Amino acid sequence: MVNSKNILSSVEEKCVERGIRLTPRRRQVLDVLVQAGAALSAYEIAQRCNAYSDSSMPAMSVYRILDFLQEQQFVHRLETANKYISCSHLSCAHEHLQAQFLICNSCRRVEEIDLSSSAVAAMASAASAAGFASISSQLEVNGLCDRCVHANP
Amino acid sequence: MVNSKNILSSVEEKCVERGIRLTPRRRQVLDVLVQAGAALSAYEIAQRCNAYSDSSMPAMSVYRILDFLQEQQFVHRLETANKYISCSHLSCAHEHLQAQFLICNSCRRVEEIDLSSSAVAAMASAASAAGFASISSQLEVNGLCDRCVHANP
DNA sequence: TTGATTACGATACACTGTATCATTTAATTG
DNA sequence: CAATTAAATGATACAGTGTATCGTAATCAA
Repeated sequence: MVNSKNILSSVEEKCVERGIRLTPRRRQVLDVLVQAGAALSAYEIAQRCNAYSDSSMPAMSVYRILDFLQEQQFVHRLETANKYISCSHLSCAHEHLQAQFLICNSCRRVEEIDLSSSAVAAMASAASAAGFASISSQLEVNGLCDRCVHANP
Repeated sequence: MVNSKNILSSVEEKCVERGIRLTPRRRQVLDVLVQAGAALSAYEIAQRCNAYSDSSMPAMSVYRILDFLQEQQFVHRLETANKYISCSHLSCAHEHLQAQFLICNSCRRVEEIDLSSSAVAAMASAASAAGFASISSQLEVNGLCDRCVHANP
């Protein structure tokens, strides 16, 4: 069980610093993602918000709130999966300009990693050679995690 | 203008070798993609098929045909863009087990590149350290191409 | 030729996301 | 504090992407 209380209060501090509002709705969406500890679709988030609460959380609100949370780098959107996941550095003080994800094609587990700077540089160099000036700070790599490989040899 | 005739006859040979059928419908879809020289959505493909032809190409058929073309590695699906693009090695004799794409976030141009083996190895190593046994043979990297950077400084 | 497999047509529907406008809540200013 | 503005939320509709399913037609193998 994740201690989401500490994480959320850390996020709250950041919001105060930045002069932005972590409203109850936004807090609820972020809490669901932190507690889940996994990537969820927007509609799954809405379902979980509504599961243990009287107030209704329409999917459209989830999308708007996710937009906000992404701008603030509290949440990442996994483009290849159409899902959202809380940043693994919510409690960290320093900035995280890069985000790399490993996504298991079998169990859909997601790990946020820090790719070596040499690997990033190698990709940037290959991109440059192909006529691309810059590459995104977010990288998604699909694969198979150890568990799934051992389970399905 | 792409010489799709040569490319398609090369694909036809491969189909004969593999004992599979390149039906007129499949050929039409692949031709549209080769001629486009860009990534298209399934519905865009259907539109182009119907534009210059009396026969109707429903979107569902496009999806089925794309499944087939992907299995045969004639076409790649860009997960981050929900689009499809013809393999840049259709006329090559040898196998292409890896596919890496650069996608421009501004103009949506797509370049299929061959990433250096060291970069791939670096990523595989980072994945291994994070509990991932293998990584996908396809990698999509978003960024900005030179043209767009120069156009919008 | 017959039977089985493969490909295709057609309809319905689920999921993801956006557009739009009204309403409410919070912050700012006089 | 009241009035104004800005920000956040509710609510409806709809567009785009993709799947499920079932029936029909074409092709292949015996």
